[in-house]
Amino acid sequence: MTFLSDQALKDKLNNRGYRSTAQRQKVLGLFMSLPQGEHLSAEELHATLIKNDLGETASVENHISLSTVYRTLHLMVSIGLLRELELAEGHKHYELNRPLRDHHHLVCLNCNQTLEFSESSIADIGEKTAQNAGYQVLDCQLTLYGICTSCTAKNSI
Amino acid sequence: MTFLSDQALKDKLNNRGYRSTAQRQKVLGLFMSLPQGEHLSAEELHATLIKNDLGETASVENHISLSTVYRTLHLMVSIGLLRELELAEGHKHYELNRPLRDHHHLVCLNCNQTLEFSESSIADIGEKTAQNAGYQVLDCQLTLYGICTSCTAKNSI
DNA sequence: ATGGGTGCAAACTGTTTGCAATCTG
DNA sequence: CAGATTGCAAACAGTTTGCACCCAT
Repeated sequence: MTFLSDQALKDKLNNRGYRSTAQRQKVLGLFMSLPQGEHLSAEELHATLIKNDLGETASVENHISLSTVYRTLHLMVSIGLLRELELAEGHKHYELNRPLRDHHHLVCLNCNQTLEFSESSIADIGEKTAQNAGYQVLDCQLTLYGICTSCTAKNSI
Repeated sequence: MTFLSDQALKDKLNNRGYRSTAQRQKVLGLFMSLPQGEHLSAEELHATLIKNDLGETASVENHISLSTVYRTLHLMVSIGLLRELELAEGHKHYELNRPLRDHHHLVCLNCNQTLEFSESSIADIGEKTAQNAGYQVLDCQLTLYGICTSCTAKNSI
């Protein structure tokens, strides 16, 4: 899933007893318009949505609330539309859960710099493992934690 | 590292300009006494430490504060003694960072059940990737998110 | 028309921080 | 001794929740 029409989203939601709403469409739409590899926190998402709305309609009324943002993120993660990333401290980040999940992260524990890398073999391992356990996989993440070159050099820590 | 004496811990800390304290020894000691695969949140760790102290000395004074627990956990993660797990919502969990990092997690997004599994090939992939990026790896985690058998059956969500 | 979804504001939870006192090297 | 570390309590940030209203089905 790299592109999903509003109608397709609606079907996906309705099939599970959920409803399609303007807010949910906007959230997914924004994620779909994001460049590959870009991820947002709940608050960044919220801020962006509001900014967009202001641009389009000059109305101050088109707000989506932060609570709804959180509720929507959870919903979409549980349906497999989004993936939740736990990178550096605190802020969780979200991104589209693309079909080929060969997109993982390398995080510096000292400065929080985050690098992305791909490794197609991981998805297979994940799929196989989950199958053995009877799980239906929605996401598969390999995260490496360490100290980056410049932090090692700076001998900080 | 499956066992580390107080002296070894002290050296490890001193080498980096940190100091060895009773609190740090207790924290690491507790993790070393934990059965393989067991992990604790900061608050569980804190509660356990206090309970242990009470048992041993009947003194109510042997408390380690929650702040210190947090500070110690961060320190030990950054040194590579512990690994931080982000499993279900909120609570982060910690466990000893054993040399063979072939110990990963499978989490149900619905009921939060967590399964562990090993897959030795992952560590190699991680090591190789980190090396390319010039990182010094401290931890390597593959986490699979999905829906477990019983949740799928219950058709909840 | 039903019951799922939303917004708001208030409540929470886990985590962090300033500071004075205390210990380690 | 100097400087790292601690405990305490207060502050925070991000996230969740109750409730009344609204809207998709």
